Amino acid sequence: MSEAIAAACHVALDRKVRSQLRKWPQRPPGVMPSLKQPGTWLRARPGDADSPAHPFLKLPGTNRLRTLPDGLWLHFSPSATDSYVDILCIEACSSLQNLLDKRSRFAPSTNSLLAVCPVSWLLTPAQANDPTPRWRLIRMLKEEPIRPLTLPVRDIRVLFGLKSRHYDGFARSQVAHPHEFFCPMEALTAEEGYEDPEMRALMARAAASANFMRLP
DNA sequence: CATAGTACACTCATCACCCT
DNA sequence: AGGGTGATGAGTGTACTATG
Repeated sequence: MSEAIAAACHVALDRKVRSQLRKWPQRPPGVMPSLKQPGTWLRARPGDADSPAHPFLKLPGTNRLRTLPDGLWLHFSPSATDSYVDILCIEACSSLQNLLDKRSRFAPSTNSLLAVCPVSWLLTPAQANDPTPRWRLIRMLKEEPIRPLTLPVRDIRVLFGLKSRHYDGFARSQVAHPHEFFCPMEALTAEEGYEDPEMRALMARAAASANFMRLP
């Protein structure tokens, strides 16, 4: 019985994180426009229930082992001749196994990670009050797409949400990689968590321009 | 174009070992 | 001795594919 309750809690926690992230803006909170990222930010995950196909991450040449993050933001480059995306992922890890799995998926590597945007996602509007389809917001596309848009990933930043017990232990003894950021799970399940100053500051440090003393 | 089937990603459950 | 950690195997919901 207690196992069933624990399982229900995990499901509820995951669902709660996604339902909150669904309210987050199209641009990651705290991330400001910059010389490093002059293109368009769009929230790719979690998506609305009525649009089934959402962007995902994959490796070239395979349609298996795709990565479907809990939260995924895409920054599209403005140029049609130099197209790429920067990605910001949020992973809610309710177990240590989950953390290890997700951490390894986003580990730095020399092969090419790809972000795939389904056609149906590109054709639908990003916001309910604006009928503009997403592909028109992405300046690299000049015509309505008829096939999925597959882009190389230039930069990866990941925010891991950990349960407080895991977070405390991890924060005390572990060293994060430069692209890794960590927060307690409560920061992801909170109402209007994207307005939290600490969260905005954390995301600002995750921006691609944060590593430079000054930008021209 | 709609429906059913299939493959897969994600999560959960259980067991063994190690450190405190 | 107990709690925590690490490893392995199974279940479930979702998304894609094939067929009519």
